[in-house]
Amino acid sequence: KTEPSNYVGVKNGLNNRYRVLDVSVIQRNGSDPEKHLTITASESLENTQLCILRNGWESVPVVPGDIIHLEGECSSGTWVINQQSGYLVLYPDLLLSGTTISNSIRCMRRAVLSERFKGSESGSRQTLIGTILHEIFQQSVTNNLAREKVEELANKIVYGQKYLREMYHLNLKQMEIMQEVEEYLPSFFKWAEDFLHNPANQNKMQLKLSSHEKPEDLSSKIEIVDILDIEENIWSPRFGLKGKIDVTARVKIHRQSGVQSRIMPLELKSGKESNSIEHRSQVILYTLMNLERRVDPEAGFLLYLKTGTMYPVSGTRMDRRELMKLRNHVAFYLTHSTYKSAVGKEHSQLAALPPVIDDSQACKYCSQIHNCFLYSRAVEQKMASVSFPPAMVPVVETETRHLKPSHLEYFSLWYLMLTLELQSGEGKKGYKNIWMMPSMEREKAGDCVGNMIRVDEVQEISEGQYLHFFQRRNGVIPGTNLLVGDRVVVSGEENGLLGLATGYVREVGVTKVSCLLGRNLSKLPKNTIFRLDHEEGDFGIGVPFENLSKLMRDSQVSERLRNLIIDFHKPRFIQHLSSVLPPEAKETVANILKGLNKPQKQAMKQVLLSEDYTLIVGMPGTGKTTTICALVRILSACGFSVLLTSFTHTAVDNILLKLAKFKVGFLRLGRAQKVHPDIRKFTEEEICRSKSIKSVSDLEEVYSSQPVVATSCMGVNHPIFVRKQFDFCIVDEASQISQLICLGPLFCSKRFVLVGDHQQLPPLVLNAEARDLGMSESLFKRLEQNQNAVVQLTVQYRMNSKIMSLSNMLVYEGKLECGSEKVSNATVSLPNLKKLKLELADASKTWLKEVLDPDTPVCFLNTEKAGCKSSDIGIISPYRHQLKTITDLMGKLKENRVEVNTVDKYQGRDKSIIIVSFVRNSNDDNLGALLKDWRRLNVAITRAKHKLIMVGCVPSLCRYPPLEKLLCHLQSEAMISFFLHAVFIFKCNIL
DNA sequence: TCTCTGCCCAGAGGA
Repeated sequence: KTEPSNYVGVKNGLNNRYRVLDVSVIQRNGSDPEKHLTITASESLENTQLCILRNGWESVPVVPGDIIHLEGECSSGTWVINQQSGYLVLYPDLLLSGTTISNSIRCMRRAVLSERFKGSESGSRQTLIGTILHEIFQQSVTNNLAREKVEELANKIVYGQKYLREMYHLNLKQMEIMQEVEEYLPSFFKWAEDFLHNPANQNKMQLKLSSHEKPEDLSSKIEIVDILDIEENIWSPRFGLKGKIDVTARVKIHRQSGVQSRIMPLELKSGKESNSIEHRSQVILYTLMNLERRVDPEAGFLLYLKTGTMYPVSGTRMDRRELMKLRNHVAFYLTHSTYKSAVGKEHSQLAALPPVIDDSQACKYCSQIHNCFLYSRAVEQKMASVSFPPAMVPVVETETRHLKPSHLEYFSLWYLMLTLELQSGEGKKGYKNIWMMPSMEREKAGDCVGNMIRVDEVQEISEGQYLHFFQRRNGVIPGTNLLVGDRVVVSGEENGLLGLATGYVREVGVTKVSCLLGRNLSKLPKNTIFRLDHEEGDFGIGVPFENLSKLMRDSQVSERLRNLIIDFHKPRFIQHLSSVLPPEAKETVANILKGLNKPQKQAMKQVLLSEDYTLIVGMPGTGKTTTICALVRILSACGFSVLLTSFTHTAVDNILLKLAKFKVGFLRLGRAQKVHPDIRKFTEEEICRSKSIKSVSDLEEVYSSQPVVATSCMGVNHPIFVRKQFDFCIVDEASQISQLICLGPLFCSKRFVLVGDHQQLPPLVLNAEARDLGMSESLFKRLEQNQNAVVQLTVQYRMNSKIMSLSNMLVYEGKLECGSEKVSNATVSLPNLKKLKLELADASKTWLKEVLDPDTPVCFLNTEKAGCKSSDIGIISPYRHQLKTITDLMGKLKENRVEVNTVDKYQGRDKSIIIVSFVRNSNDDNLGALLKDWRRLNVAITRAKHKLIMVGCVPSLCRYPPLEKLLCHLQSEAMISFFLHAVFIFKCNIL
């Protein structure tokens, strides 16, 4: 099957989804062109309907295979979308924000680029003041607009904790901010007088609501009678829109003919009173989104906070239509960002972006200019079809002059791979299941809990964090993947209440779930039924795009990294330790070195001598954590600042837990929710709370208090890194991190150390084409070709010699050695073994016999009687389904603490006894990819310290080259017997 | 052919 990766199930009804089967352009003499679409809402592609696009709608760039949503009327199998009625929404499940669309009015290229490069706009003084003013106004208008209350609130917010980070980032003082904020406040009160409760009489405006109004009725007096919501979050899968509405208000419109009441959107602006088309468009889009939740407001308001002036904005059919066409265009570019060339049908290529506009004035202030020129130079210049404003050609040339052809190639290759990966991710996850799938159905996959009502009071834990309690309406919550700490989206079960709030899972009980949400939902009707969906957005892909862009910048840091990473410049080392080792640190360093083995000491030395980077190969069980910990201690003893990172929070905390035992202070960045409880006291969040940090200078002190800062690779967007450069950056698990993600922390330091083992599992890449193009090559792997930068940790303390020998034979060419005699000879301690052996000898049916008996299709090797702790046993399999079967069977055992998990999840861990279930038992040609990867096998066989038991069908497994090698070795070593150190059990049809 | 982690986010203004 060759379904497009963004395949969505088609369906009828309110959220209808049609697949376009055919597109034809009809041009009759003398009449306007039309586009006729053959569409279907059935999976079998039968029951086609016709959709006719007229009056400009024919320009929608729809192609066969696209998914569309239709609004309007369908009579006898034909939809007509024209000037008066109907909308065509292209890729409706791609929700675009109001600002994205209004930004695209001036330059669609910029709108598309900002969807990819989200962090490029780094914020400014004005945006921060705008955000703060929004909050002051929103809170005042809901609670109290009395002068002294507003002043008090403004003080609380400006001198509070919430915006300190951004102030630090922009190097602003709270005083300056407060001064500027105060200038706005009188306008707040003027606005209140004009529009709130008994509004002043001079408030008269021309407000058009529907096309049938009498001219004398346009003149209206506006009265805001109630504030229903602030920052209301709306997802509209009907129009393919999303957005947050500043203020949702009940408005009374006083007119000659009488009074009308409406619920309308109010958009706040703190900048210049422009009443611009962009601002107005935003309001019009909000009126459309409002249709998801209430009757058509037909209009909204634009309120300029500087003056208190409020403009009416009508959502006329014409404006809505044009904005939806614009949305479709942006959606088209985002969806069709790659194409398969006609010749080599298998190869994807990057498509052109929307054209560069010919407006040097607008480009001058554009935040995406760098990415715009980069894409043009690296990707589009090779395309014959892309026409380019001649005036811009030399500008692009100049702006990208610092890049060599190799850099441009790297950019376009990685841009392509990231785009492909993004498409795969969207197809698999995506938010769309929240509205396209009933909760009942989604519960089966475990990604959702539906049929919940809110119980108990909502508790405000801290600013903007509300603890909610949900209870299953009847019965218990079915098996769910939802775990404590996961991100969730809370929606109403009924249509239109999508995406009410997002937050984190606090606790999961049998019938109850508690969540920490960003919004207080207590205002919703008591009987609202909720669903909680596991949030699986595409957030992560923004980081590598951003890092790719950063790597191409015209800056010293970027140039250095380009030289090292793209052009493979040789890493440099200095000759003598004396120049880096301060005399006063010598004793401390010597003491730390005492606890290390030879290769570990060598690694320390290499890092200290490095001027660019060092790669530490940490083979299984060689004490990577100990090594990193020692490294951090030595570096900080020498007076260096260190940035410590890894891909996962768990891995970062693993090192920190060890580091905390020594006298090395550190600052842990990242959400406290995600941090190990014992490390939480070192997080920014906790420190700021306990020290009640309330000023920028206090915060500065916290940030500069520790020479060691630890965070995940994705967390390097923190403002601290804008102003601080580290001497060394250490990246753990580096062989498992995608190249561009690994790059993030490297921008923040002078030198770096990557720790990993490329013989273990590589970074995960979903898209096969991206993988073939080289996307799973980690930075660690890429740089490993510079052997002079590599040190290997070969002395291991995990496996006994027999277990170690397997992996030595398979991948490490005999380099691995045991750390001591004790390690080498260690065996599992089974206190009751003697007794068991007697029992086994007695009984005619020994348990081993049972295992081998063909009449026992399912069995478990029960070591319970032998007396080791169940927590010392781990069961590993490449396949989730297998694990589920095993877990279900083991659920019946009491006192069961055996850990069952995938090979992938077991990487970095060990157990005394490991049982590997290989599952595969078939003679067909579907071999599957998982077992072909010798790195996965290497991980699987290097987890056990004392005993490794493998279960599988030998003839089947022999067809996998890595396993074949292993099995031959096992056979030759006669490792096929009971209670040897490594056992292989011949068994077909097992489990 | 079935392996899965990371992130707050849409909008804060500027011309």
